[in-house]
Amino acid sequence: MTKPSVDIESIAVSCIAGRLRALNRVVTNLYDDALRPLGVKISQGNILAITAKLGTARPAEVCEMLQLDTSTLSRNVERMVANGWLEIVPDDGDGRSQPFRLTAEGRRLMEKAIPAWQRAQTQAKKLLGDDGLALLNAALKRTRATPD
Amino acid sequence: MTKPSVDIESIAVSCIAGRLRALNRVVTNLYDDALRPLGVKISQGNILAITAKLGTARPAEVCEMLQLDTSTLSRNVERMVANGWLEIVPDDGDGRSQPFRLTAEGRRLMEKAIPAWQRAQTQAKKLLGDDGLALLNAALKRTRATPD
DNA sequence: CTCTTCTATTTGTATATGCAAATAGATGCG
DNA sequence: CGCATCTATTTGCATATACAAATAGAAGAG
Repeated sequence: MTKPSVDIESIAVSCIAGRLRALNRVVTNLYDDALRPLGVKISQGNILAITAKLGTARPAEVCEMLQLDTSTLSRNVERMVANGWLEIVPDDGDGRSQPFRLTAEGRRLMEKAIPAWQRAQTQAKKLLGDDGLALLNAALKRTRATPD
Repeated sequence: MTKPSVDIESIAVSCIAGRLRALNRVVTNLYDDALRPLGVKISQGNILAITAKLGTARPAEVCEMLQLDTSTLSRNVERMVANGWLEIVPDDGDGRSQPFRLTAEGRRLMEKAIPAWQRAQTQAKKLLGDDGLALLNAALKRTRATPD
């Protein structure tokens, strides 16, 4: 009885979070290195990209897409507004929401960043492989399907 | 000519870093939620696990395994020593290195944490699938093989 | 209309993360 | 030995991240 559980020494190699987090650091650094000359990191780059796609972005919506805590987004947007890349949209009827959108400068930044982003993207693709990308998508889809 | 490059609106969905980082947040939260009653997060849990495996751990070695910046580890170890989970090993000949090991309390914490860790591990496995895990390993191996 | 409740966001606080620069000890050359 | 250099770690600084609590506005019951 009482299955031996797991033995402590084996966790270091078997922990999924440990490996995923390590890979995440590697890939994040790939993009951050490529983007450094532009003065932006991929964390904010992804917010810019979603904002570009949405036109007018509601915080809750962006958080859902990025699986990001609302308080985290709140601070990031704050910095990005300070940088002149985003602007709060006056009003949309609901006084609680603070929708935001790209400024002209924010859009210019994105356009300038595309070549660097593509270089990092190519490296990341090589690291993960086509099947890696497929799995990434599958896992994320499962994430959103998971009943809370 | 001049390939149309990428159009800005498409980056949000195609960026590998964006998706990997989102997945990383989901999985990290799975473990952090499970471990919360124990007062430890998976970030430190992984350091404990590697230390358990190594016995005496040199910072540089741990950083290599976790793909973690040395300054990040330095601060994390500092907090974990303060928590009583790790202790600096007196000396090993090289005065520059600060090897550390688990304290008895640190080992007790790990043992107590195993069931929670396993619950999170099971959820993560379901999210990634067996092929997801295989790909994760393959990508990480490639990481370390990459010529600097 | 007003009170309760619900929802969207921000604020307080703490950890995690990485770059650049500072330290400090080891190592090799003359 | 003494200096230049290399290596391991820490410190200074800024961003990223999340939980809990605070705000503030919307929405429904009566």
